[in-house]
Amino acid sequence: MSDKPRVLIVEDEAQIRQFLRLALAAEGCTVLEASRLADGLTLAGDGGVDLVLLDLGLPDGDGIDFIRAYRGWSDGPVLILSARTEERHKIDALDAGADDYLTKPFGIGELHARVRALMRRRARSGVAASPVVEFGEVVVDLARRLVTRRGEPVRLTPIEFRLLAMMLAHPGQVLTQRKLLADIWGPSYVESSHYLRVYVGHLRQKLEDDPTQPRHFLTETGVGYRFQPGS
Amino acid sequence: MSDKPRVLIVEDEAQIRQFLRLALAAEGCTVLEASRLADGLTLAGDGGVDLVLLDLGLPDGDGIDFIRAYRGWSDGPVLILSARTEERHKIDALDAGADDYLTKPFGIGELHARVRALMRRRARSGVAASPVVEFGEVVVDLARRLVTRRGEPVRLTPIEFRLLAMMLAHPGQVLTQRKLLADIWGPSYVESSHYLRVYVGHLRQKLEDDPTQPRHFLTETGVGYRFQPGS
DNA sequence: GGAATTGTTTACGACTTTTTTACACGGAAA
DNA sequence: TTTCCGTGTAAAAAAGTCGTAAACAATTCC
Repeated sequence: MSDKPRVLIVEDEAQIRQFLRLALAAEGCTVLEASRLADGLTLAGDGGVDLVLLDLGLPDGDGIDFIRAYRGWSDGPVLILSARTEERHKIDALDAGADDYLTKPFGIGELHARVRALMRRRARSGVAASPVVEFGEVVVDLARRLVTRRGEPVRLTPIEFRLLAMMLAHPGQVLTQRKLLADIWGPSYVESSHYLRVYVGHLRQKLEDDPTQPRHFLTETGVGYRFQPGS
Repeated sequence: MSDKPRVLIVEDEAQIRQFLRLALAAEGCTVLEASRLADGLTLAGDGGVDLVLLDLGLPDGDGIDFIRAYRGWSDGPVLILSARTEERHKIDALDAGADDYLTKPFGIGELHARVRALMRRRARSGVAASPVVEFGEVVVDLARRLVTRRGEPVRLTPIEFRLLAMMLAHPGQVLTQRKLLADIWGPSYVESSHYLRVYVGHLRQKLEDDPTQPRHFLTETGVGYRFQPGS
């Protein structure tokens, strides 16, 4: 099934990006690119990304925040590329959820080998298990970014889909408003809880049988929201 | 379930071995050691090894062969430690099945972080079951923020839940009114013992079989309240 | 450039939670 | 018995939170 692995490159310098693109294309990967963290999150949120190559030294924000946000809805491998050699940076990035940390300058051969190692592990750890989640009359294929209800396809906007993916990744658990806002909109939106009301409303409108009486996207007043699988 | 991860160190220099042993013990790992590849394979073959730290430069054989052999029966993570910095070696080791490659000399902090990253990935394979507290006909999953009584979910407000969590955290102990008030409402509310009567009342109403004859949320007149687990 | 889609913001009614008020109960001491 | 005091319920008022629709801005797509 997983023919061509899809790799997302988040890197601001066009030159390095091209270098990486060519290197990965030679490995037989499909390459997605972003020059800013926000774009990277959006692309990653669109689904179907098997590996993220992330430059930590981006101008528009902290790469650590990217890792944390991404980890909010995905377990996919993340490989850090950075010019920073200090141990502190490596430790912080790895502990935030990165899988490997490569210091610039690096050999293209080593990059290839480390990418292969990560992909191999991904392939082994049951990605084949179940990329499809079902609840009620809804079927969600997170990898293909496909949502259907009673067999009919459902259109979701990027933000709606990310919110859905994040809730589906934590079934039965309460996700606090802070967590959702920080991982979907960014750490500076932690106070803007009205976004959640609007977008949870959208999800209920599109996916619940009776949006007035939600059975899967439940409100925990004063705390956050809970995704209830089943039936 | 997997309390202490078991780590196998394959390294010939006793000094480095000790260094690694101490470093990993500090992380809360159980450490196995081997100074030759053959011994390492035997130990790994005995099972129960969650992570292998392997020095490539051993005198009694090629570490690459070790990896290949190990991969013959195990998918467990392998972290290479080596003095060799040439790219060729890294590529060969990674392609043979290693998951990470760290060049000596390395910082102990980075080693820790990379070990944690590998262990994290291993831990994710299994389904995380959160710890639950039970009493009477009530089951409380603090992590999921889920409370059920006779299988039926019970709705708790934020304050009710905090009060419950606090009492459950100190089973059998008397929690003074001052302590409860200070921790839940804030230090300036230590005199307002009235709140407690109202909210303990709510908990009894929602969780006790007979709210008039509480069996789990007991009053210690003049002092505070006590949570009585069991039955 | 214009149309369609998406994201952001605002406003307001409905609902939930918290706080406050009121009063009844019961044991201990006078 | 009466008078306290700390306690337990109920129900109100107040404060806060949530859901929805709709307008506006930004973006994307043709």
